[in-house]
Amino acid sequence: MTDRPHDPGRAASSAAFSPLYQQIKSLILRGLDHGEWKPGEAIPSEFELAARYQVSQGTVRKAIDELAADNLLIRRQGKGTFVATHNEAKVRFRFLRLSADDGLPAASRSQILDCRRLKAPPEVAGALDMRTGDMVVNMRRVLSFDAIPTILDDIWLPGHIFKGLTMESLERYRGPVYALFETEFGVSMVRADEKIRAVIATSAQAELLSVPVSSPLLQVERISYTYGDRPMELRRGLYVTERYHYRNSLN
Amino acid sequence: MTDRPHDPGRAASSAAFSPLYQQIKSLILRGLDHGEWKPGEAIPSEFELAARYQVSQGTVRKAIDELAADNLLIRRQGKGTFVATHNEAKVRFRFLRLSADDGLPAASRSQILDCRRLKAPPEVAGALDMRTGDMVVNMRRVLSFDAIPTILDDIWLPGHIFKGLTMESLERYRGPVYALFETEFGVSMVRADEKIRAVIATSAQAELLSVPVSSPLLQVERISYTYGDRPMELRRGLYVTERYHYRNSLN
DNA sequence: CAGTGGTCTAGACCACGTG
DNA sequence: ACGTGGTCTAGACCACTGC
Repeated sequence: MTDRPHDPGRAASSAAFSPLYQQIKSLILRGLDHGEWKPGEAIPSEFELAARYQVSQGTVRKAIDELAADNLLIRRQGKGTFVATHNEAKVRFRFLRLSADDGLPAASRSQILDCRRLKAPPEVAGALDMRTGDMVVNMRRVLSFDAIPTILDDIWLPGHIFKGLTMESLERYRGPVYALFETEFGVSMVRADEKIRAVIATSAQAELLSVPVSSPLLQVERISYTYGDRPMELRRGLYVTERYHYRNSLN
Repeated sequence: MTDRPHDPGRAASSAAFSPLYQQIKSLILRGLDHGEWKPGEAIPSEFELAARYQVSQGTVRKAIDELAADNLLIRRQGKGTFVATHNEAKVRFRFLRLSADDGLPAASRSQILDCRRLKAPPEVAGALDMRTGDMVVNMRRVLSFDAIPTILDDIWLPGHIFKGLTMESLERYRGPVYALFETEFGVSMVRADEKIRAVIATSAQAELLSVPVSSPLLQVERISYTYGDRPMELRRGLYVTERYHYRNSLN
């Protein structure tokens, strides 16, 4: 078996030129997608990969550089290169951009409101690349920081992938749900797009978040993607931004 | 004159090891800060810089790679490497993350409300690394998209740097204010941090934005930095998010 | 001490843009 | 045809980690 990538643009000029390291990147990406290396595990060393793919170590290096820049891999000098995971304290806030105004860390607690299986409404189906009526899991929860309700989440997941997800398993699990998705369902969230607006709390929302009706809330609509840009989660969060703010950096 | 960076860690082991390419990066950064190359202009070729700094072209390359990743430089194959600017159509939305829900581009128009020089309130001074009472410029404006008022901006700038900034010069200028800052005052904004909340429109704000009192607004507080992480602008924007949303990508 | 990623170099060749 | 950045290689050496 030869894994060697073919060689466009080296012999004859080609219409679609793709650098070798991009092809290597795709191969590694495929390995990640197929679960060849699990989140938190080390991938083979650069020299091993170079031998496997029949390219120089420098070329593998450049491929890994890009995957590390995308946060799919984590390099650790002297130790190896590891598959990114949501299971580490360091990256707990990779997808949660809410910070306390005073900067102090807070104890967080999650209260699951419900977790049901139902047919996807059109809007949800569209976001998840499914058909209207396909099975989806819908869960809602309230996240509290220092015992103050702060986030009301409404989460939609493809039913055929998140099969055993129940209220009990959610309540049992300690840690971010993205870590649970990884370990229980083999789904790694790799990237997400968000649309943010200011809205007014309905009475139901206000009650769940212990704020006055018509309080302003930050609405964060998120679509999370796994490898290959496949949407795996639609989430609508409502954030109380009295003592917390959504932080962002522009480059 | 020798620009050659010194060489820690090559001869004897050193406490603070800094790779050669990082030192080159700093040297290029200093050149940018000192205005050796202006926004939009090309910097010398990799080989020229390699000769100037007495290192290999590959090392210069790696330094430029990082500066390009930070959006300080823009590489253009076959043409050269250019200093990033806010003056190009392509990057007009680098710092403006508001998008129309329907995705259609809109004609934008800016109405300047006022532009005054006054003594910095404590909060403003703190954000701009100045002393309370130092001179600052304060301008306010309304941005409209397709003739619909959408953003109310309140902008604070260090007075000793933005000397000739007046309401007339602002009104005369076509294009983003960041482009004006570059061309008129030599200040390049390179990075920004934002804190985002949901708030309720005061009657004054509501009137300026033509929305009902107590409408929900997205409050975006931004500190913009020039080279060397020096804060140069404090801006509080209020966004109407009825037909527009703030978009963000998480990695 | 061995193995990993990180740096640096030198040289060959390719793709792109411009004359 | 030339100069720019982009790719690929091979080899030497350094820094960090863990046995």
